[in-house]
Amino acid sequence: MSKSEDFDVMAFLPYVLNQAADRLSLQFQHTYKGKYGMLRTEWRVLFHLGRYGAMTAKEICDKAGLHKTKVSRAVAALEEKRFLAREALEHDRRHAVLTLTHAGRLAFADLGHDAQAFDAQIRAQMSPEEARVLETCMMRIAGLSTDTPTNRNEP
Amino acid sequence: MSKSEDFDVMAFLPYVLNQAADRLSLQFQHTYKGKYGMLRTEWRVLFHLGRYGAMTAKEICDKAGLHKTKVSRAVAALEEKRFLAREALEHDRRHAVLTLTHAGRLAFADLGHDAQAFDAQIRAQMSPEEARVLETCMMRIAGLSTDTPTNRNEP
DNA sequence: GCATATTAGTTGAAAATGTAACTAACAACC
DNA sequence: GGTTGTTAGTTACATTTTCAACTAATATGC
Repeated sequence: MSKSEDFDVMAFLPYVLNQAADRLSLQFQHTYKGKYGMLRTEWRVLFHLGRYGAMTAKEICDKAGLHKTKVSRAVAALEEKRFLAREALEHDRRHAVLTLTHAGRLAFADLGHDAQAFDAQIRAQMSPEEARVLETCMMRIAGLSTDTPTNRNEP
Repeated sequence: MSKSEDFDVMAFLPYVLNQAADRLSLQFQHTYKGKYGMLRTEWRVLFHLGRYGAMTAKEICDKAGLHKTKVSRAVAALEEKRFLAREALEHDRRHAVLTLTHAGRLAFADLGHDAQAFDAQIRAQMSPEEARVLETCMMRIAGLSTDTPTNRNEP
């Protein structure tokens, strides 16, 4: 009854989580890829800049949990698309503060709107209680803090 | 208060789900990569064959939600490692039934054991109720059936 | 029986990712 | 003030993934 073989993939949390996450990513990818030809990392970087305001690449790495090479390439691509601009800091020229251009802010507003709609659509498939459990568990597993930061970075 | 900018990444389900899934995948990757030099897809294929018995590549694609090229390459790699053997079907030689070798079954038993331990460790971070909610929601989002198939494929 | 369509699976090139080594700017120590 | 260490970010290369075209076997319609 409880041999090793009885362990089911479907009950293996990393597996089901990945399946679910993959599916959602793939679905929403259509939006940012279709509309702006963006890659997933580009979309994430855009989102962070749009949502939390201007910051350096390093800060995005830490906040978004992305590797610096990924961010570096995404920033280069977004700059190419004229969605952001870099500005070297006076006192420390290793850092470059990244700011969204007007076009970047428009894209963020547009995609942010879509993201919200997409999120709502997923949440519609579950009870508020389920959504709450999901959020706290995911945050816990992902190792993210649970507090909801509001305009922490925009003075 | 409810401008578009107030939408937080942390509350964006696809985002937190991906963060959580990525983290778990990365952690468990150490096990199968370290022990057997396997890739994620190889581990999944091994798991499906070990858990559900012999089947064709196509069946693995459908069941695991993987693309055929990925499976094709994983199967080739596992064959190279002598973890599985192919056998063309008599009546339709397009299909090849994949069966784990003895070494393959050993690897599956070993990794299956580790997977179970890993799963238990994650579940220890949440209540049984939370785990239940997580499972049903993930299955729903992933579009998997919720019934628990037991030895469906092994007569 | 023969042309055409389907299906299982493979292969090759292009895109993306991960790893590691690198550059440039600053800090700190002496 | 020069050597050493650290940090932000980039680049180069290897590995993986994706996409599209391909082969081989079978099924279908005439």
